Amino acid sequence: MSDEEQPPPRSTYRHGGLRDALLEAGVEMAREGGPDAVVLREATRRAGVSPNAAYRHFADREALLKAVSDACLGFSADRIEQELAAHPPTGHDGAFTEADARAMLRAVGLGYLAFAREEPGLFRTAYSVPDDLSHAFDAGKAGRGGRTPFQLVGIALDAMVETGAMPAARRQNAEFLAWATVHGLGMLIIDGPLRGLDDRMVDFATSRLLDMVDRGL
Amino acid sequence: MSDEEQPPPRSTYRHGGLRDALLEAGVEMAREGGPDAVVLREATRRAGVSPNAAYRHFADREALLKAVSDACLGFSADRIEQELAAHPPTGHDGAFTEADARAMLRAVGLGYLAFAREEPGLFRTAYSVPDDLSHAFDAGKAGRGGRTPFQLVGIALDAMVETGAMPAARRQNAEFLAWATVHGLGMLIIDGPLRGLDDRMVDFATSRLLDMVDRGL
DNA sequence: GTCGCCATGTGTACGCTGTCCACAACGGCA
DNA sequence: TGCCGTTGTGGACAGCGTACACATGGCGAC
Repeated sequence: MSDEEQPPPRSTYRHGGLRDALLEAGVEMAREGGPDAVVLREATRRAGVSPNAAYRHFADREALLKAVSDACLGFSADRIEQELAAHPPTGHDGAFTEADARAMLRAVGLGYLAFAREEPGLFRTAYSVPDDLSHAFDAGKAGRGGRTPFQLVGIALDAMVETGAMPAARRQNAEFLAWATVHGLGMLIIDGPLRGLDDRMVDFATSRLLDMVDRGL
Repeated sequence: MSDEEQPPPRSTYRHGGLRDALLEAGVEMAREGGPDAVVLREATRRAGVSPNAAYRHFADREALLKAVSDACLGFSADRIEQELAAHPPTGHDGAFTEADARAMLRAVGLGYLAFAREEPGLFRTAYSVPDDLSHAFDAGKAGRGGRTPFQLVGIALDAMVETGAMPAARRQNAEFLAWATVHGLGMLIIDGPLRGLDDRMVDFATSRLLDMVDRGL
């Protein structure tokens, strides 16, 4: 009868949210197989639409992949914020201690690496699309908290300087060092030589890496 | 023991060195466009051979890419050895000082990052194929000096311990930390947020990163 | 209300890719 | 000498990204 059983029964003509549907399909494919698994035709198939429909919303496959990548950066930010929330400052009424700042920076690193290990496909996709600093703060790359991973590192580093955990003279561009270190370990873990190491060893390497950053920054 | 030489590039039927030709073509494509640019059919085309001929030497495209990737690791090792040679130990009759060991480790990092900047396509290809520790010493990944990048880091770290530049207790798995740090910066430079930074800034970031490793390892 | 516009979707087609199959020629070994 | 395994060829197929022409229908202007 007239009871609509199928959620997308007749995508008659207007889809309504095709762009979002394609993006979501893309994210799902990225989750399963990384950036190379993001296939334009398959995305349209999952959205129940003809292949060319995608071109009304994305210039080409690269544009779709870029959008998926940005979304992945947002997920990464979410995971970092989650880790930050799990390690709240011990101080009262918003006062930060030096230890708090160190814990914050550590939490950022832990969250970053946790994301790499929990969602390797999304992680690889997030950092597979060439980008540069001028777009490091684009809103599209932010998580639900409204901040991009790059910003989160920056915030933690600012706290380090404010509490005296790090000399101010070393603050400039310190994001690069912290980020590079953690990013590198992430890559080595998910498809570099550290692949296949058991969780305990990875945890250990993570811990030692963060120690190194703490000491050497 | 036969002197293998083919004065005319006769492509009558037997090619003679098809496997090598395909590999070389693959490396050239990787140089220009990274791992995604190594295309099996194009490789056969450059070798002047029909597409299917490749399957006599490589199981599939992935196998070709793996071979190219291994070759790239060898080039990476070459570049590191070159940097090592440019920073010879100051000590006499093979005696290493602590400063020599630090210079060695630094040279390894410099060479690694120089390779990333000079040959971004090869660099990305080298580390694009999932691998694990059990193959970190495969002869196919070694450079002309017979050592893989992983081994070179290890040698430098051993020197650090021997000369007292690093406590022996921290030696175990220190490769991972050093490698991850430098690898991460390499990735950020060639297609991460540090892309497009001028050489001076990259040099500066490199220097600070190596300082951090030196201090924090 | 009606009409027309244009954003959004469909259909068809092309060249490219990786890969499977059957077949052909060479060269070393019996 | 004749055979046979190695190495190459040719043809075919499905899947991909994407260009071009066409269809639809919701929305604002009249």
